[in-house]
Amino acid sequence: MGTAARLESMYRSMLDSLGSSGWWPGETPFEVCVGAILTQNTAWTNVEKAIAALQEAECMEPQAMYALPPEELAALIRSAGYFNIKAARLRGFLELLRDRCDWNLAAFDDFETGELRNTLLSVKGIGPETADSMLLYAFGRPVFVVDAYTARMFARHGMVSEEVEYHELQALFMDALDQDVALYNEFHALIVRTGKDWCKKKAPLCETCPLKTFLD
DNA sequence: GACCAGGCACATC
DNA sequence: GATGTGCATGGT
Repeated sequence: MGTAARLESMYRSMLDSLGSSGWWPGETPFEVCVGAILTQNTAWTNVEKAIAALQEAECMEPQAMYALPPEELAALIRSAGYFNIKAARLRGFLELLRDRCDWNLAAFDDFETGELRNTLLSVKGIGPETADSMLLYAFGRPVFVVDAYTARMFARHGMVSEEVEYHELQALFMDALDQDVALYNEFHALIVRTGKDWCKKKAPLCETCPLKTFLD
């Protein structure tokens, strides 16, 4: 089986097992971006509490959040962990919005995808996965998001080495699949959900993983 | 109490 | 260039 057919089969298997994901949970593109920073190496349940606190404080909006003293912002996002670092990262993202789009995320619609990606990556604390999550889930660009689960899962299924780099794994998907926002959205979501539900074990084989059939 | 969670930057060799 | 470490809360 070729890579494309194999990926499509895995996608179908996961979708049939889990159903569609409805990602990204966020009411606005700005909220999606905030969530992307807050969920770095952090369980989403902890991020939800921080998002609720920001909404309660009426600060889930660029200029309102920017008006917060850094220590108050850190206090609001405490439950998401790494709160001092993440407060600084949010601050950097807000400064980008101030300087590059006059607080209006819709102004980024005029940016070509690669240009927007580089713009996001210029913020300290926004790396490849965070930038790509924003591009796909907030800005609707056809960019495949790679994360730790993706590398773990596809290495375990013998499709890449354990040490595969981010851009290599991303290229594996994007070269094989159509540049389809809805497909990339759901596929990444399914990989994360599958990883959570079935593939936490460090053992080379995960007996109950719905993708195990593709090992052969 | 150990381990993990939808990373990233930085120091050191 | 590769490898190690700090950042921190909350659930299992």
